[in-house]
Amino acid sequence: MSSKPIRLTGTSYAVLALFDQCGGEATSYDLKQALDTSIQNFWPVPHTTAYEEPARLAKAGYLTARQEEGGRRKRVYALTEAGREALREWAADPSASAPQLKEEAVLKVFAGGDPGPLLASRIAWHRGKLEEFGEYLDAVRGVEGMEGQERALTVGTGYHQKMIELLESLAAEVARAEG
Amino acid sequence: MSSKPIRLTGTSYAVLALFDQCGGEATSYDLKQALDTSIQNFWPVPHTTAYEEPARLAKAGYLTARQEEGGRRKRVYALTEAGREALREWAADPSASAPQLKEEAVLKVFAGGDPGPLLASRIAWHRGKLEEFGEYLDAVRGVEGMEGQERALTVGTGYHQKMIELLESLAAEVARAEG
DNA sequence: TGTTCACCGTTCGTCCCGTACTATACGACT
DNA sequence: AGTCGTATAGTACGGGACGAACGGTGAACA
Repeated sequence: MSSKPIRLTGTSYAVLALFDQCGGEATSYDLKQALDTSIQNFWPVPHTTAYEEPARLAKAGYLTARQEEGGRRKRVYALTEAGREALREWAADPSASAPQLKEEAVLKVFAGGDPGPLLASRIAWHRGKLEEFGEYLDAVRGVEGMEGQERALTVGTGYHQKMIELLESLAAEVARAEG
Repeated sequence: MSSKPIRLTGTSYAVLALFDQCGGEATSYDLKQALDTSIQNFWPVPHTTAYEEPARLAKAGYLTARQEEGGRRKRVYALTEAGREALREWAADPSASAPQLKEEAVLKVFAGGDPGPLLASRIAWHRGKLEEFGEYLDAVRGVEGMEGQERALTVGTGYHQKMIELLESLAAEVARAEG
C-alpha cells in the first residue's frame, strides 16, 4: 500500500483533517476552498499546498488518487484507512508545538515605523475579516456536514476580536506616550 | 559595495532592526539572545537564522562582517548605511503582509482531539510565558538602550493575555456544549 | 467565433526551519 | 592535574513552506 514513507507535518494533518470533514473525498480545489474558509485562521497554508500536499500524502498511502478523464482532469482524492488512523492518532496526542504569531505590522512598529497608520490599517483588516466571517457563518449555520467549518469560523471570529482589542490597546498606549 | 543583490524578507528586516537596536553592531549570538527576548512574540525565527541571515545580508552589503581572531572566532557584524537605509524605507511603508497565527492545539481540536487537555496545557504555556516576561521586564525596565526590548515584551505580554482569554472562552464554550 | 474573465491547476526557485552535531569555555568535584 | 557536566557558541544539511508567475478551461456575452 504505502510505498514511500514520508514525514507528516502539521500541514499534512491539516489536509487530512479537511478530507475527513469533507466526508473523506475531495478534489484539491474543494480543499482550497475549505482551507480559505476554515483553518486559515489558526493554520495558514498557501493554495499551492492544496495541490502539492495531497500528492505527497497519496504517495505514502494516506490518500488514494483518481484522475477524472474529461475537461480539467481533476484529481479526486480519498482518505484511506491509514490516513484516517494517522489523523486520529495525532489528534489524540495532547502535546502540540508552540503557537506562533507572525505580525509584520507590529514588527514595523518595533523597527521604528509610524504606529498610527500601521495599527489602524491592521485593525481595519481584522474588522473586514469579522464581516466576511459573519457572512460565511450565516451561510453555514445549521447546514449538515458543515459543523467543522462553523466551529473554525467561530474560533476565527474570537481570534480577530482579540487581535482588535490588542491592537487598539497598543494604539492607545502609543497615543498616550506621545500625547 | 553590495555585491550580490538579494530579496529582503520580513526576517531580513527583523534582523536588521535588531542590529539597529543593538547600536548597529553585534555577533550572531547577541542576535540570538535578542531574538528570544523580544521579537519572537510577533515574528518567530529559529536560532539558525541568527547565523545564516547576517551572512546573507553581509553578502549583499547591508552588513559588514569582521571575524575575531582568538577563541571562538566570533563574527561581529555591523550595519552599513545601506542596511540602515533599507530598514528605514521598509518601516516607513505603512503596508504589511497579512498576520498569521499558527496554533497546532486548536488545529487538533478542529481535527477531533479532546479539547480539555489541549486547551488547558496551552493556557498553562501562555501563563508560563507571562511569568517569564515579568522577570525579563523587571530586569530591563528603565535600563538605557533596552527600550526596544521593553516595548517588545510589553506587546508580548498583551498578546499572551489575549490568547489566554481566547482559549479560556473556547474551553468554556466546549464545556457548555458538552455539559 | 472571438474576446473576456473567472475558475482551476502546476512549476519553479528560494527561503525557512528543525534536527543533529561540533566545539569552546569554565567551574566543580576527585 | 584530570574529567565531568553544563552553558555557551556555531555549523551542516535536507526537506518542507511559500509565493510569484504562468498555462489551461470553460462559460458568458458580444
